[in-house]
Amino acid sequence: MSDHRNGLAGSSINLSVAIVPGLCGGCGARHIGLCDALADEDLQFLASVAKSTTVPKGRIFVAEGDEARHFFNINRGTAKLYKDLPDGRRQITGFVGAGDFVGLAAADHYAFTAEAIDEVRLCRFDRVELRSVFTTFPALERRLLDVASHELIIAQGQMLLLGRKSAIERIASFLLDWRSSAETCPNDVNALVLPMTRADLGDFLGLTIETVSRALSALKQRNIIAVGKDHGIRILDRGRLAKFATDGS
Amino acid sequence: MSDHRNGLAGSSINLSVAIVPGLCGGCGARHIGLCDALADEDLQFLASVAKSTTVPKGRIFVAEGDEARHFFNINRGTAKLYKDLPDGRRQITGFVGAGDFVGLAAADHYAFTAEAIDEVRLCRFDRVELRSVFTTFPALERRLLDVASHELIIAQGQMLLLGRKSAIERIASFLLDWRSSAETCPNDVNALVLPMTRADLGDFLGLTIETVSRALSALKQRNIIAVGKDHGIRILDRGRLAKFATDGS
DNA sequence: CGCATACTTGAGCGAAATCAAGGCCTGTGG
DNA sequence: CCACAGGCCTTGATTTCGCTCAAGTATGCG
Repeated sequence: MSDHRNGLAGSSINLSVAIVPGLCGGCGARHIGLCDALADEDLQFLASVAKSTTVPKGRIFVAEGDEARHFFNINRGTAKLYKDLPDGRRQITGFVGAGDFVGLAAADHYAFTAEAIDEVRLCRFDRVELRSVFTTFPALERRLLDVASHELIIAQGQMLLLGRKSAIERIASFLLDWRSSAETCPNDVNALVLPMTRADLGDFLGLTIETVSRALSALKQRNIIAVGKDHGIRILDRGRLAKFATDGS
Repeated sequence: MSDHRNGLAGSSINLSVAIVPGLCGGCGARHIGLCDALADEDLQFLASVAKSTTVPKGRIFVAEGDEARHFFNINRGTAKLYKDLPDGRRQITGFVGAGDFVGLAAADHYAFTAEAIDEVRLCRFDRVELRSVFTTFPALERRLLDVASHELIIAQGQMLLLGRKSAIERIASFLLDWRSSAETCPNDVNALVLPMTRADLGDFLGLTIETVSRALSALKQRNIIAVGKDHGIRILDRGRLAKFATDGS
């Protein structure tokens, strides 16, 4: 794993930009890159078919309904994936960060929209080209199947949250699931950076911004979390937070 | 494994039972079997590593948290997949029928429980064995990745439903999504057979049984659907039902 | 400084949950 | 045969959690 990463030192600049290993090798399931599955030579080849891009904050880089030509691997920053109803209601189906893939949940056309929450650096693959790469590097396909399986597990957990949990349970569950921001403080699992707005949080958890705000305030008042002004949240009592995530108290 | 019991002659018989092609080749995305991806010889080999079983109504054949040793392909009947909270609340993440797979959303341990709604005939694979089969038949892995992608799309749609739709919108959406029962009347897309109870429906749609019942009654009263006593429902006005699925009226 | 955006907090309302009662089957046993 | 029990479902009455509407605060930016 780390061998692969070290091996990148000698290869092209494009590679290190294009194919991000999980920033925290052992820290969380969401930090899944392509590196783990491939040897150095394979990575170099893969990098040659990828195109690295920067997406500014707020920019939509995948639109629901568009022909699904590309497949992405996030390098830096955070994006939100969502589906909209005609009247404006929105459901964010997930947030993706460094190492995550965008485009697995697509048939001929994208079934979701992807929008950058902050500046996003990503790597773009041609889906058809990627398919042909599979035959050369079966390990890559294996990897993607594993990633897809993992995303299905996450999705099922989110269904449980959306279908059956109360507002405070949803907030608590989210805070527990949200990876500690690798960029700022990888070692302190209790320091969270939430790059998204309250509106995004509500659209992800099936709540309104007011309810999100109230639930956070409730947890703050009980000294379970501390809320900073800079999108930062600190978990003060993980045990009680975990209790809120399922019991609701 | 089943090699000894079935032998060569049996394998072709076993095949038709074990590996179900989509019952309606062109009719719906949920009728995805393994056949489409493989040639006859490959299927015969695959059948030799599979074990066909009958699961009685109400029997749990996958338990959340158990070590994920097997992978299933449903042959006949319907099963529900769900997650529970400690206090008894339940979220059904999906119903699976003929041609569907069970076990994609699993890491080392199953992340869900699977229970037969009626008598289920299924085909069981050893996950480790299946992995080794991938190297021999890459098309199979390709197939599973496609299936997983498709399930992710479905899952995201369900998140939108659970997070943002009203009760009547959920019911209407469900009725439109529910495949026409292939076993009874493959040609009449408006005749639905719902093998599950109202409680299951509620657990799938994030509602109580009372709300499910009321929503169905509301649609019945407007002559949009007809509700039979034998788990049968007929869609009378698909256009208005579709309007209810998004607009709520 | 004014204005915009993001967030918080309060008051009242409403959709769905909860509580409660009754109807309709099917199976079982007298 | 009827009587009765237990699912399963429907319908009504009441409650509640989260939504809507509204006001106010904080922050940032031209």
